[in-house]
Amino acid sequence: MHAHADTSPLVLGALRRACRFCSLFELCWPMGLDGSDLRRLRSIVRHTGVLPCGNHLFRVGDRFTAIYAVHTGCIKSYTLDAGGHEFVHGFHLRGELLGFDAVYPDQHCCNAVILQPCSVCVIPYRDIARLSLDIHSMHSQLVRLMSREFSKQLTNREGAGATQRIAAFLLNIGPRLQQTESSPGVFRLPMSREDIASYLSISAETLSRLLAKLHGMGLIDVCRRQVRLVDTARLNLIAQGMN
Amino acid sequence: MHAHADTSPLVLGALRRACRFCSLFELCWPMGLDGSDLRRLRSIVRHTGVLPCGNHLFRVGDRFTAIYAVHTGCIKSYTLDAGGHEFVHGFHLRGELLGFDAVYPDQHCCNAVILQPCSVCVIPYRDIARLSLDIHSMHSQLVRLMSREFSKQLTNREGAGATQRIAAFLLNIGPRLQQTESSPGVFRLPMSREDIASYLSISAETLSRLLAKLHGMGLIDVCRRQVRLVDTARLNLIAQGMN
DNA sequence: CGGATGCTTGAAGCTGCTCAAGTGAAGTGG
DNA sequence: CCACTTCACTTGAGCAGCTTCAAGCATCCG
Repeated sequence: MHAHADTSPLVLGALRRACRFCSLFELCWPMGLDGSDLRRLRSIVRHTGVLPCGNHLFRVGDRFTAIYAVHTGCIKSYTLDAGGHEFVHGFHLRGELLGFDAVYPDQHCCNAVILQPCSVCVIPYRDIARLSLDIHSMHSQLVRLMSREFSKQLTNREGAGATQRIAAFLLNIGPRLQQTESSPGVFRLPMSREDIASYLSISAETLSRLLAKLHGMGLIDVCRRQVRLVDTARLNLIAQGMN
Repeated sequence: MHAHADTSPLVLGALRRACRFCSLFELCWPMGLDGSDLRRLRSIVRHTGVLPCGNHLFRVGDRFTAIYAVHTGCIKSYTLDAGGHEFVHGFHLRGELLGFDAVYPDQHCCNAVILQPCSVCVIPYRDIARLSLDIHSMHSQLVRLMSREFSKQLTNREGAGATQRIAAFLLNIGPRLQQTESSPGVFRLPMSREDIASYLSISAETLSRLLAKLHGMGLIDVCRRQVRLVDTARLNLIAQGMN
């Protein structure tokens, strides 16, 4: 679980590989860290083992201690309203960050539950804040990453119609889920219809119907959670409201 | 327009007063700046004169150069979709910040137009980034302010029904607009129905109708842009979906 | 095999939208 | 100072999209 103090070139190379597909790669690597700085960064990051579905990474009210980077699996962030109704904020996949919601109030304002067996990198915030005092470029990089995470959230929710939002969702999550390069546009959704519907602020029934409609139009293939994007060009037009 | 190099106690006192009702106050004052640091901060902030309605503070694509703090007046941030339809992101009032949208892509991704004659403080980002390298507490404060701005955006858009969102909007913007302490719950909206409707993702007609409904229920008084919150308790219930 | 869960499909109803007309307030020019 | 225009807002009627309730299927798991 804990990173070793080992700093041989071989191990540094292994870390580099491990971070390649990770958002943190942008934080820790390309800004010209030398061996010494990299060692310091490495000493604060912790890798978890595989966490099973249903576990929570954090819950509303938990003290803010760390930023998380998803290494494998899928995490859903959500809140419950006064009536106990679930409201899905987003899905976090391989290479994506979460936990920034807690920076301001110093405690988490959403829950994070594991949808698919998951391993994550844990970056204690105190440590990274301290480190970024020394390594100036890491500071600005941290700010930029935060900003990017939030702007992602904002680009959502825009579109008017339900069909439009569904198309945008599929186009957005497709590439993020794609594991194999061989068959483009084919992926398996890690979340339920209920979750997707909540995320898009529509009912699960409407989602089901409109997926069927998109299939009928020859734009996608859907069987349960298995999806194939057939006509991404037309799907893009719909996602942009051109229909 | 430019701040003077004057650093007499009298002028420092004046600055303190000027920033008292400003979000930047949190950034620049309470973290224990001494006279020297305060002078440095002051040297980078610029105060504009009064800017007339219809002027843009920045537009989509403008290079990211500064964070803005509204001193007086009202600024609307919005984007235009592919069809030229306006989409209002938010309203920025006295003491509130804007411009953080541009941190990540290094260029603004929304427009900011003045709705009511406006004076703003301009904080060049390069300068504040440089300054926060020396003054550590300013760094973390900057991150926290950014985080708070973004989390504000997220708490919006939640509620399901239109009435619910309108109630939440009124309760949110009321205190922010309130100028006089004498008559609580009374304020004058600086933006058109069209703007509010776009912000809440409903039509202007529906907004008009539901404001009339809330008036009929004895919860608010509305005449054009003049608003009075009559029963904030019940309004709160509606805003939370309890109806 | 039987139950549970998740997904699909159908029918009826409601919310909010669009189109359209009407009203009131503020500004313009004679 | 008053008719005229203009703009912002209101109000009405009909319609479309989405939701809700309810039943039917398929898939997974014991």
